[in-house]
Amino acid sequence: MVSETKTEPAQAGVRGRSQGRSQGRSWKQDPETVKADILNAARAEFAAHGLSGARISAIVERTQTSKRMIFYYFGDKESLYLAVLDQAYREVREAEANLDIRHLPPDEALRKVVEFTFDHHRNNPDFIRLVMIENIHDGNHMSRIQTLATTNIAAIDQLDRICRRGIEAGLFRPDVSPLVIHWQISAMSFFNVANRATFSMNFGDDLFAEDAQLMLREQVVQSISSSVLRPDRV
Amino acid sequence: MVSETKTEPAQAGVRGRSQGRSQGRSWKQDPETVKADILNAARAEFAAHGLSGARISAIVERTQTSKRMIFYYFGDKESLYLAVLDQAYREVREAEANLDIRHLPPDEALRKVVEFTFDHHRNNPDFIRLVMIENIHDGNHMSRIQTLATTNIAAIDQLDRICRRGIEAGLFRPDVSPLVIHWQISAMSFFNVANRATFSMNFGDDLFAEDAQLMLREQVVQSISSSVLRPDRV
DNA sequence: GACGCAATTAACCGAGTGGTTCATTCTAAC
DNA sequence: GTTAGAATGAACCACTCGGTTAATTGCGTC
Repeated sequence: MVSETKTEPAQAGVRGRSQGRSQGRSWKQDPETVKADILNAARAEFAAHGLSGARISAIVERTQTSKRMIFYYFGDKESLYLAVLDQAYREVREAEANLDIRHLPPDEALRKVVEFTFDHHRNNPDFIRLVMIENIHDGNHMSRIQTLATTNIAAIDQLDRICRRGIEAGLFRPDVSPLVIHWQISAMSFFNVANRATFSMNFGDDLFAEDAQLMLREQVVQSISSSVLRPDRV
Repeated sequence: MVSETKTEPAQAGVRGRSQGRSQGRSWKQDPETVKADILNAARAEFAAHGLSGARISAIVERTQTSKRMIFYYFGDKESLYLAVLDQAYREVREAEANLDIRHLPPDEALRKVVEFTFDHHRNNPDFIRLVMIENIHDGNHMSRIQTLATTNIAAIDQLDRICRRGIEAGLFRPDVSPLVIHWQISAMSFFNVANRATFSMNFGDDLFAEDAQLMLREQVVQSISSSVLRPDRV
C-alpha cells in the first residue's frame, strides 16, 4: 500500500513531463506539475474517505511531494478540498459542453442527453462521491465556489432548447419543464452510482452487471420520454 | 449550540420515564433509557457529520450521560455507528411493513407505494444521510448487519405482488421487473432528499417548495406508471 | 558570481480525539 | 445488613493529525 516507487522506469510522468513550457528541466522546481499532482492525489483521497475522513498523510503518500508542499500551495485541508471540488465541477461542465446535439431531432437529442448523463456518471464515480460528500456537508463549501450557479445553468439551457424544439414540432407536451426533466435524469443517473453499495447489499448486484446497466439506461430513456412526449405521440 | 439545559422543566423525558417496569425510580440506574438516549444522540451526530466527522464528545453533549457510558455500552465508535445504522434500517422496515395495500387495485397500490416512499424519505432525512454515509464507506459496515438482506427483500415482495396482480388484470406489461421499479422509485425519492443541497445551489431551490414537491411526487408516480402500464392502458 | 526569491525538505508541535483506569454508587438477592 | 455485580463519574492518557518553523536548494537576473 505504501509503494516505495524506487527507480520506477517510466517515472509515472509526473516529474517526467514539463514539455509544456519549461521543458527538459532536471528534476525539481516545477510548481504547476506539483500542484496538479497534489490535486489529483487529494481528489482520490477525498473521494475515497470524505473531508474529515481524508488524511493529509494519505494524500502525501499518493504524491511525489511532501506534506509541506500541500500547505504551501493550498493553505489548509479545507481549501484543498475546495480546490478539488472546484476542479471536478469544472471538468464535468467541460464534458457537458462538448455534447453537440443541435442537429438532432428533439426526441433523439433528449435520448442522447440521458445516455450521456447516465454513462458519464458511471464513468466518473469520484465526481459522484465528491458530490455525495458535499451534500453531507450541506453544500457549505460549494457555496464558496463562484462560477458555479452561473455556468451550471448551461445544462438546463441545453434541455430548454430541446424542449422548445420538441414543443414547436408538436412532439412534446406544451407544459414540460426542463428543470424537472433534468432532476429526473440526474436522480436516476446519480443514484445508480452513488447508492450502488447499499442497494446491492440489500437487493443483490444483478442490476449492476453490464447488460443490466444497459437495460436500466434504456429504462431511464423511456421514463423520461414518456414524461415528455405528448400522449398521442408515444 | 451547546444548550446547557439546566433546570429543564419537562426533563426531556429521558430520566423521567421508567414507567415501563421499574417505575418511579429516583434518578439513576436505568440502562435501557440511557442506551436509547445514546443511540438517538449518536444517530443525530453521525447523520450530521458522518462516521469520521462525528465527535464522541459531541454525542455526549447531546446526551444526559457521560462519555464513559458510550464505551461501556457500545464498545467503540464504529460499533456505535453500526448500532445506529442497524436501528435506522430496522425502523424503516417496520414503517414499510405497516403499509397495507393488498385491498387496492394494482395501479392504485403502486401509486400508494410511490407516494409512501417519496414522503417517507422526505420525512426521514437522517436515515437518508446515514445511507449516504454508508455508501461513502462502500457499505462496509452494513455488511456486518445480519437480518438485512433477508428482511429487506420485503420491499421487493410487495412490489412483486402488485406486479403479478397488475399483469393478471391485463393492466401491466407482462415483462415488468419489480426490482427495476423499486430502483426507479428509490432513485428519485432518495435523490430528492440526498442531493437537495447541491441541486439547489446549482439550479435554485424552486423544486423544494412544498407545492413543487407535490408536483415532483406526482411526476414520479406518472413516470413509474408509464413504465409499468401496458401501452394501450395508459 | 552574488543576490533574491520561489520551491523544497526535515523536523517539530500542540490541540483534539478515541479510548481507559479506577474508584464509587446503586440495586437486587440472600 | 451484607455482598456481588451492574451502572456511573472524574480524571487521565497515548497518540493521531493538521499545521508550522526554520533551514536549504534551485534558478533567473544584474
